[in-house]
Amino acid sequence: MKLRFYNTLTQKKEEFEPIEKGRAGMYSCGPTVYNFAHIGNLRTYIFNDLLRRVILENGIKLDHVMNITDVGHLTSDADEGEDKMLAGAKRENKSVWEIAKFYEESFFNDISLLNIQKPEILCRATDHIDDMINMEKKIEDNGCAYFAGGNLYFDTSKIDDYGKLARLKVEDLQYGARTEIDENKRNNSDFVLWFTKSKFGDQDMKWDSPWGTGYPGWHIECCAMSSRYLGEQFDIHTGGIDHIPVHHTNEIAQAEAAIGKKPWVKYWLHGEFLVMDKGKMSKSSGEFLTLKLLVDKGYDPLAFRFLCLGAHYRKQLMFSWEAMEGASQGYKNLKNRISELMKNEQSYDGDKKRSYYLERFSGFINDDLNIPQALALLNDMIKDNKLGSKEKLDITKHFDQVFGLKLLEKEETDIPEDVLALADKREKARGEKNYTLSDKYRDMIREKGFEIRDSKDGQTIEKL
RNA sequence: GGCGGCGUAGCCAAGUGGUAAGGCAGCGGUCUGCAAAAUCGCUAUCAUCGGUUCAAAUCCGGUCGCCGCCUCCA
Repeated sequence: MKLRFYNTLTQKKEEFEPIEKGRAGMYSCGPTVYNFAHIGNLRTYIFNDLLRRVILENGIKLDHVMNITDVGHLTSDADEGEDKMLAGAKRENKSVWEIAKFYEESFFNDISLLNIQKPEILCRATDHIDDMINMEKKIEDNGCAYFAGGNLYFDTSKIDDYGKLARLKVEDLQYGARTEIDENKRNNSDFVLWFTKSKFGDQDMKWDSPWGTGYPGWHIECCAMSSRYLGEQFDIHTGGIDHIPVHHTNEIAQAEAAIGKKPWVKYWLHGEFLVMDKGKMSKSSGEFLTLKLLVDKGYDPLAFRFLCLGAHYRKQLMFSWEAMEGASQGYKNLKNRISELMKNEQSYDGDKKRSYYLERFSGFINDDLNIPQALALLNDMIKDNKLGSKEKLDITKHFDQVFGLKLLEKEETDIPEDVLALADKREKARGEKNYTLSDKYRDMIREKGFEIRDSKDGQTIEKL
């Protein structure tokens, strides 16, 4: 099955044909490190990770770049609102640089817990200010920028297909619906390339530029960094669905204005939101769920990954504690079944089922990442009595290179001495058929968070 | 106002023209001293109305409800 993706740009599923055969260049919009990532953000990074793994599964070499946005960005172009980094710094009484470092580390910790592979290249915006300035110079040279009110703006009227990604009809947009309108703009859809006029005079993060001391607009960093690491034109750009109308629209406008070629990026893939019953999760509205909270409630981070794998990346996923509990149980059960297979490895495959499952799997994942169906296939495969446990484990291992659920890993949990002692007593009592006593010990063990499971070969102790 | 999308069992969800995947929960059986774990089996006509078609959850139109975006957002 050929690899196909849904391309936001064409609104169709398309066969993936990289610019260079056998090699893909991919850029993913990363986090702004001014606060913890919430589980909605993390869903998008899980989507990126699945995309990575599916590309690699197809034997394609991958250059994956992700940015870390550590430059403060205002909530609007009109010098209104707060600088997010600065707000974070004030909130925690730290410097903006400390804030960036702290939340960057927190982000890396989260993605590691979720078994998200690190991109080949991770790059910080503040390390690439020169690249941004250079690209902005090109945009200015190509006549697509103007200077007004102390800021350098991008002139969207110079782009005949502005808004093509989101199919924006510029005249129908309601500007100023939620933010102040910037009087310096020639067109409502114009945006800032470089700020010099900021109401934050004591700003730590500022750099010299041909337009004066200041800092870059938001959209330019992705263009500049992707261009540095992947070349002027490349294959795939990903991000959350919210980036389509503004961030990615403006990236395309800038990049194509700077390089003078189209298309800048061939395939655009966007991950849908994780939503709560009251709508999406948002950092600015205060309340949001972090991975740490899930862990504190006793959930395995990979159970959250499992939850995300159960829904297609282009569909909203409804998060609730009930759904989380279901995913947690489902993940535990799945691992239990697999560890059961490991106890008794038998090899047989009468009906060539192995190749059947591998083909079906590749069909699902290559069809625009249909991970939910691939996961259903795994369940079917494990239950298939035409296949030996050895084959099942083999296939599971193969599938798990894409799922990333650590299905074959058994976590080593140390069983405390007192639990071991109780287990011995329980086994002894049970041997003597003193079931009242042995059940009492079993209850005591359960209260300590461990569970006794009996089998032909005697009892085992599992952590609850 | 414009744009994008959704409504499938108690819950999370796949399926987008050929007669409803999978998981969780629940119920019943096997196993077990009893449990647990494992295992087998059972449980929906797809918001609603109308149309197209031999055939629709899937296509078209209406209605109701919901969500996202329109310069902070994953």
